[in-house]
Amino acid sequence: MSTTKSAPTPESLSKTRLRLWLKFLKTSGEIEAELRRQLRAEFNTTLPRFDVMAALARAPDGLRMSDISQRLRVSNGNVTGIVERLVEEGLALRVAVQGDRRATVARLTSKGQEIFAQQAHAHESWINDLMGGLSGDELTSLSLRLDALLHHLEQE
Amino acid sequence: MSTTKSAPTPESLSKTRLRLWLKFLKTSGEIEAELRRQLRAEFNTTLPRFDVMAALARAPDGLRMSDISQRLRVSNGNVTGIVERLVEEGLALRVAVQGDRRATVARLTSKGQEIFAQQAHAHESWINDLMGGLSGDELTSLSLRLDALLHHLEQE
DNA sequence: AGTCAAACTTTTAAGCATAAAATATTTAAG
DNA sequence: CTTAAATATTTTATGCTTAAAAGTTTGACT
Repeated sequence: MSTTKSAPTPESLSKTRLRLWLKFLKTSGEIEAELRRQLRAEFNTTLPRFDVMAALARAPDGLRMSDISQRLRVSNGNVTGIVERLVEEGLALRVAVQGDRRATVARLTSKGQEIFAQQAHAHESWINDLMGGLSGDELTSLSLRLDALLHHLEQE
Repeated sequence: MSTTKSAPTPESLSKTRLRLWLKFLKTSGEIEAELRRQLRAEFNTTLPRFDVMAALARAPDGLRMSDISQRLRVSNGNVTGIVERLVEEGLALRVAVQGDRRATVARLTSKGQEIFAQQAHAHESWINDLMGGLSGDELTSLSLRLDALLHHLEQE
């Protein structure tokens, strides 16, 4: 008798994909939840605020509100509120744009820069711990699978 | 000269893990966003409502509010609102619990059962499409990496 | 019975998220 | 030069999310 496996049926493949998606979601959800907990516990901040600060940290001259929303892929109105809170906390400023009075640029304050540097360092360290279950080769393997998924998602 | 690679430094491994996490997050985010779009477009509903209905569909006699929040790992107050909207839409009912007037059980109506069956079928099909970038072997490979991550996350 | 802690749920306050409407400004067309 | 369209942002309405407070009800122990 041959050792060749019969091909999986489309039905079982579909169920396998469903189970895998649920596992995928569980994994990303747990890592993300832990990052949120740490940001709250160590810096009394949130993931959305961290994400906006990360975008601003890469742009020393600041970003327009619409640039932030494009980079983070969130709505314009959403960014308004998050930047508002960063400004209240003294981490960011709004600056008028010369020559276009419709636009506003948000920039980190020097306090914002300092605090973000600490957060970014801690963030990398937390992720290093959380993803510590994978060796270098396993990281590569996982990365390739994600590339395949992302590539397929772009095909639409 | 030997072809042996030198071991990656801890620093580069940390950066690799960070990049991988960002890719991981991008992948799950894009899949989830597409599922939300489809639920809205095809059934005018949301992922939280779908998740609650999925929990109720597995429990023909209904679930207590606290059971739902435990299974979905969301807060109690959160479930209150979601069930409220399901009831308004005629998809679920609240039933008093005999012998404990503190508790309430939520159950799907027959309309809720019918609609959920359609949604669940479509949901599996969307995921089958979205994850179509992976073959059977790749699914297995990805699953193993997720197991390693989840196992490591539990070690804390 | 009376009291008090535990259990179950809802309410409240704050933040994040979207889509759609409203506001203000700029640019282009006539 | 005026008007219309396009652009940039904020506001509004709605929903999801949490933690913490508040409201009942239950159960156990005097």
